[in-house]
Amino acid sequence: MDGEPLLRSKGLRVTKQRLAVLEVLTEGGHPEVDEIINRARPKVGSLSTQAAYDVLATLTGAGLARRIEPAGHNTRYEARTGDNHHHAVCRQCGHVEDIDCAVGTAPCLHAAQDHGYVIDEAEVTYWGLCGDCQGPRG
Amino acid sequence: MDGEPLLRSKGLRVTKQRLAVLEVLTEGGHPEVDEIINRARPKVGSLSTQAAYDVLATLTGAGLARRIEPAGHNTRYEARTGDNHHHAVCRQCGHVEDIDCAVGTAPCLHAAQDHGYVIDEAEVTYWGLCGDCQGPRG
DNA sequence: CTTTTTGCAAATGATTTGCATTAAC
DNA sequence: GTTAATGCAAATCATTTGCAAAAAG
Repeated sequence: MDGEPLLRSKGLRVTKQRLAVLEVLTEGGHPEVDEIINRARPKVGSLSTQAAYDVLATLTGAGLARRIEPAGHNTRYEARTGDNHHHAVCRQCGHVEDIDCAVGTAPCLHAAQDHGYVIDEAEVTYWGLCGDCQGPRG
Repeated sequence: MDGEPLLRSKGLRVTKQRLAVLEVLTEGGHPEVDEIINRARPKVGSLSTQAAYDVLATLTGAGLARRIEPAGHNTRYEARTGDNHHHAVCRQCGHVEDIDCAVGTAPCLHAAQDHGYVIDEAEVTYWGLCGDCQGPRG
């Protein structure tokens, strides 16, 4: 439980719910909200759906979590922030894997045109099928 | 109205609704479903929400339209398919602009690791603020 | 004439909102 | 003691589903 100093460093109050959610996220993976709730609830005893959403929004706002919304699949969250890494998403089951930046430090970070946009992030999503979904029957 | 041969070439039935939606899409931009309906309805007289969703699903399935789902914003559609181009999305208003591939033909198409995934597409989304949303007041 | 598409209504499901209670500072 | 976070219920909103009527081939 070293989430406490993390929360304090961001000026956030330390609650059981926040610690539990943070712990689930730091265990790795890219869980959906549902999964986060199911895994965090036993750690804390009581965690309402709305509290979970609130905690996730707070953590995301503080930069302690990152929200991933693969088109056509449920929202997921991850604890790995700060570095510019990308994601591989399974078209079938929606499973997400981390992918380090493809070509060095800032390959895709610069758009060919900007159309007046001020770009602050380049998000790369690799679409395909994960190992489990490549079976003979799809 | 040259959407007719397009539909026929895909083996799809030609209906007023499909022609109207196709016409809206070929006018350019990246309209939301709502906007598509509002712009297509006067062209055809009658177009229900559900018919529009059905038409869009059909067109997308046939490869005549492409679905864009920027995280946190409504689904949009575009007629430009086939080429591997990317998108700039405004964090504030959700406006989408086309961006040609950043570094040649297939720069980001190869992931550094694949984790057992069979990747078939690399989607690049540039996040930032569009010209209209950069004003002094945000 | 047969099959597909449209239109309508109702259902779905993730997420948000409002407010009283509770816990953190 | 104050302020912020939690829990509960109800609301929201884009999208989907089921079925009868209409149109396309």
